[in-house]
Amino acid sequence: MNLEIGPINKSSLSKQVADQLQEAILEGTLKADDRLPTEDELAQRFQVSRPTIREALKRLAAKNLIRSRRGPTGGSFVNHLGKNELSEHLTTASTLFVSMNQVSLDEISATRLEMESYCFRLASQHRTDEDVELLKQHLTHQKNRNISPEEFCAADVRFHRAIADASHNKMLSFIMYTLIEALQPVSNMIAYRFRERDIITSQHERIFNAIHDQDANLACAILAEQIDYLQQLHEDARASHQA
Amino acid sequence: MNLEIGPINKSSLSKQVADQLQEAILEGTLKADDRLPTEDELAQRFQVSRPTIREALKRLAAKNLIRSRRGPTGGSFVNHLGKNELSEHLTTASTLFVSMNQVSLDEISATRLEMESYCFRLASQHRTDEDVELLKQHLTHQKNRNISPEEFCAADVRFHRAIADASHNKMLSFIMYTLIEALQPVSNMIAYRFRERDIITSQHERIFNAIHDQDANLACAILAEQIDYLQQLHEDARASHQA
DNA sequence: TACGTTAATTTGTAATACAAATATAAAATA
DNA sequence: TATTTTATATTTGTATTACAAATTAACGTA
Repeated sequence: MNLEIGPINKSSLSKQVADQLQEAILEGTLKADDRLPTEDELAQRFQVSRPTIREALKRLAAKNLIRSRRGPTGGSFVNHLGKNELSEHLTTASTLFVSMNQVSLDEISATRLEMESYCFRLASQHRTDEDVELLKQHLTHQKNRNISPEEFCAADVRFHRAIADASHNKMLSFIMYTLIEALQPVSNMIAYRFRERDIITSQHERIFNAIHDQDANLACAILAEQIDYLQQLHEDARASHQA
Repeated sequence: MNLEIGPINKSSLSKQVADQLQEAILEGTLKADDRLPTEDELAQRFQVSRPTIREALKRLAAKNLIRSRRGPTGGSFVNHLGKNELSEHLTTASTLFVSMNQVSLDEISATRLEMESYCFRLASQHRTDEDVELLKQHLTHQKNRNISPEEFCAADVRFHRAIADASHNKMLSFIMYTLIEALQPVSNMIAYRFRERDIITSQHERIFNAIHDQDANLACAILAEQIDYLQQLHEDARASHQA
């Protein structure tokens, strides 16, 4: 005779606590930089033990919703979640998706061509002087042959993100961050040779000039060229890998 | 005299453990449905206590990377992360971003028009009979006036996702899921009135027919119409809210 | 006033015990 | 013998307690 009536608490306590706190953050009851009660207080309020509270907090920390500090002024604080703060999410989600779902380079390339072209059109229209300046800086850094492959990739990401930001459409920019992350494996491929690096950066320079001159069509054409080039490289690598 | 040399372990133990396990999952050492060692074993291997291991596991659970079950055959198992499994991430990330960064409806609408139009073009080309059948089901369900507002929204999400999937570009589909989530507030707005619901569903029906007939241009035109309509509704709501 | 020391607060980690769920094997019953 | 029930072992879930580490604030001293 199972007479349990009402909503049965099937999930674990730590998850229930985490969900309630997340709800509070989402609906604005807990605002950015607000300090949560101490773990002991939370334990009392929710009527659970401190380890349970901690597991709940770690769940939120994994989602980058909160941060923790020790000491008298310490505690758990709500994070302000902008594009950059949320990007870690997207990074892992995007990377996982690409690596676990056999997404072909063709699919990624086609999506990129479509979306980044749209960015170029918007960026050509709406770019400010600050946008141009920022792009210039990233480009200059990427041109430097002394930086490591990892740093080259990071600079590449920054360049593409800056273009997305230059569209001045926050939603588009946010989504582009996901896509840019998916392209990292390809970027990794070319980061180790100066020849390929130079070709990419020179293409970036031409794209930069086109956007600076507000010539979206030209920028898109160069993008198509770059994507073709990357796919060719990928094809070659695959061929030589078989041999 | 702080002589600590080498990479300093700044982050907490539970985070370090979580990162190592995540790395193993990401690089394929731990594959989908693999069972992790028991918490006691993990505690011994990492030379930390069981609560620490548990905090690490909860971090991964929050990211939906693992699931846990009790009992003899229980333990923690690696999740297979497809679009649907990762969607919870995107849901929260996207919802948070929209709610915390003052993304305007204009920005969302413009992005949606561009990207969903691309989906329509691809879907018109590549749709299979199964795609059509699935869309038909979702549409039929959404037309039913007896379903609750919540169920209406859910059906709306399914319909748009199905169209994205019909593009047969997994990368695009994945990204679209993020965007569809961002549209939920708007969808919520219209879910409570039959008049608005009927208008939306009739537009969906026309879009469905257009894709069925492989007429991408028509589908895109109806989409533009729908987006205009939603923006108009939003504008009206804002105006009456001021008064 | 300036500076070092101490104390208080809060998270981080550990150890241990027990509860709850669940599958497997054993035992009792028809 | 077949089937159901019962015990039992395993593993996660939760609670309790204690202490370590970090960090700030207050205090005392030169």
